[in-house]
Amino acid sequence: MNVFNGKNEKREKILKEGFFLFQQKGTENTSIQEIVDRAGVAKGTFYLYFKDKYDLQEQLIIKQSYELFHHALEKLEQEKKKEFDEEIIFIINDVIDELIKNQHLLKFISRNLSFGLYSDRISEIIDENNLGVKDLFLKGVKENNIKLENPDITLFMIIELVGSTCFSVITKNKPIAMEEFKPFLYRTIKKMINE
Amino acid sequence: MNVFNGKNEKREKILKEGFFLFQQKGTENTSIQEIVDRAGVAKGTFYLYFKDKYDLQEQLIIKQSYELFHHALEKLEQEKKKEFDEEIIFIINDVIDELIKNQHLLKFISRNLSFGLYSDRISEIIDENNLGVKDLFLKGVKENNIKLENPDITLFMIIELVGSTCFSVITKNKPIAMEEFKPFLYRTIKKMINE
DNA sequence: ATCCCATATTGACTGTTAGTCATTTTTGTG
DNA sequence: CACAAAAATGACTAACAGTCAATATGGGAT
Repeated sequence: MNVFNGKNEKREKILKEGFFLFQQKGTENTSIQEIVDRAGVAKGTFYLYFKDKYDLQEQLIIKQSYELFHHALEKLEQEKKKEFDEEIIFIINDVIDELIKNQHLLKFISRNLSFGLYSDRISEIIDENNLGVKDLFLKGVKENNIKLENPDITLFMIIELVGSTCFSVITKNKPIAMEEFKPFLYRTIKKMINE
Repeated sequence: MNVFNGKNEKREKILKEGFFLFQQKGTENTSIQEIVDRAGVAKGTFYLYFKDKYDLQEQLIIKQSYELFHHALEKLEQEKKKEFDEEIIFIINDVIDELIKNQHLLKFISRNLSFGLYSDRISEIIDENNLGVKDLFLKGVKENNIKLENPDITLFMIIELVGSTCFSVITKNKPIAMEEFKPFLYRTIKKMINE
């Protein structure tokens, strides 16, 4: 009588419907009851996998952010023929393009590209290696003899600049559209790298 | 029998106690009942002045941000003897120092120095003149013959960079303490201004 | 196939909260 | 003082989060 239920199938359904509702109506305007109704599970099931609504949101952000950067790093690997600063900009550009294509995802995670701006828990998990970019950056600085007084701080500033400006530009089209904004952003990043 | 009640006295009390509770326990963990109990007014009174809890939060953010930048601009006026880029950095430095001194205020508004990162409504109100800094910036660019392809975008990037990095640094001490971070930040801003 | 038990799932229940609105109180004005 | 407009009230309703005793499920042993 029962169709096959993969392990964690109900957890996955909650993640899926939570993402749908959060990006559709915002986290504040979504109730747990709504999520479980759409997912076809009981309310209690929600609390087996998530502490509360914001825990679900955090887990979604971490998962989506990781995938976004992971794909960008994979693409870079296939192209490996760039200058150091072009590599960094390649990653940033890929992530931006992906977010423009997928506005649902953008709305959902854009607040968190800028690592400081979300919960301590997300920061802790994401900061560990800045989604894989930190290794690439520090390795590149060494191998290319880039002169930076403090590479960690430079990377930190680049990430914060990209995260906060892109969120503003993409979601509000202010003061400029993204494609026009890119050259300004990338020029600034190059300046920051070539101290 | 009644002590004198200034006009909007109850609204002011709600603002005051709302600020206290929001910075003490966070907006999510504060109920409207708590606010009105502390303020000594009835629940219905809250809804005379505010749409909901987040409306109160927004009004507080706008008020506090405005005061912060207004004071900084006043201080600059009294000193007027600086280079253009030093003026911009003076404003930023004053705001940062004020936030370090007043961590309650910092916790409360730091998410909103970066204009893109809050509600559309706050953005609309604050963006109008970027808290008084926009006029100063554009006037300075003209008068000092600064060569910028697009001054609005440069200002936009500076504000976003300052807002997001300062929030991360001050609240999380990562990856560096604020006083040590300042030179890096100001050097980057100078580079952005002197394209 | 049947029993058994650990594990997953359920949804009715409780306490809390947001937001409403008919009623009451206060204020300003003639 | 009278009286209307404006401000304030708080009991009420509907909706919600989170709990937990009861139930269902799945898979290993016999």
